Amino acid sequence: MNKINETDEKLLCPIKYTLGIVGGKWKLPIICILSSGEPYRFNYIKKRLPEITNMMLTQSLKEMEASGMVGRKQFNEVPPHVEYTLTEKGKSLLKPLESLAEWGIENMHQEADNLSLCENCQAEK
Amino acid sequence: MNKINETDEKLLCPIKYTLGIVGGKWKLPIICILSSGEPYRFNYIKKRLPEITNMMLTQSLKEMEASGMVGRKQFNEVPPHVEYTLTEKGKSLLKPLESLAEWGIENMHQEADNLSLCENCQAEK
DNA sequence: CCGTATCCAGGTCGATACTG
DNA sequence: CAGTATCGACCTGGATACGG
Repeated sequence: MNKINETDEKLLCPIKYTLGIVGGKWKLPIICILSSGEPYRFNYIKKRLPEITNMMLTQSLKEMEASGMVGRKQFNEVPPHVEYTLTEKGKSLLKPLESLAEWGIENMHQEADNLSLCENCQAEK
Repeated sequence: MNKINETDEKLLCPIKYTLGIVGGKWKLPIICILSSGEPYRFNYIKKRLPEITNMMLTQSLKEMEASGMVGRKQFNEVPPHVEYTLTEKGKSLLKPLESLAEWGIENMHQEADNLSLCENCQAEK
């Protein structure tokens, strides 16, 4: 028996909490960029996500800061200088995300052309 | 170093594939119900999800059938009798989901009142 | 450089009514 | 019992322009 079976909907809530943390279009890509552990500047992240607007990046980072996933360090210089990093809480989410990725890798290749979903990544067939 | 760091965005795609499978408002609740491994009828699932409409349940089950997560068995009787079960692929997703749940349990209690999110589950404080 | 404000389009989801 | 059809509300995200 598995845990979800044992407690049924009682596990729904933590899963939804977790998925809420990475919800929205841009949080997961940002986490992947920050997963190196290095601090990165606003505009660096923006360059790595060419399609994102300032507004969406600001909003995503702000929400991830609020949920404790991302740390924000502001240097009081001109021009402004702000760095974002994954917090320990943020890093601890990488492991669960990896198990999602492993499942995806094992299952997405079974159907013919799911790889067409991957416009924005370089994963090989 | 972790895998996400090693391959960066290359893991984004499988994660998004996986999250796409359980995306939408109702697929995760349905998976939790079906996680027992038992086959359940349309109206049974509907009773377990009092807020869902026929249309959303039909649509969710259909999409999960298309993605290979759910099996549909139709008995040709009157009145109609249809049973839904998790496929092997569906069951194999439970483990990764459990690791999301574990992370959620460890982290959602840190902030004061995240439990207020749990209107629909009976998780204790 | 790092944001904010405003407005708008598209998609998801729900309400309601109906059917084999 | 197990669906379908139609319509509309809401909400997320994008475009654009501006500010400290």
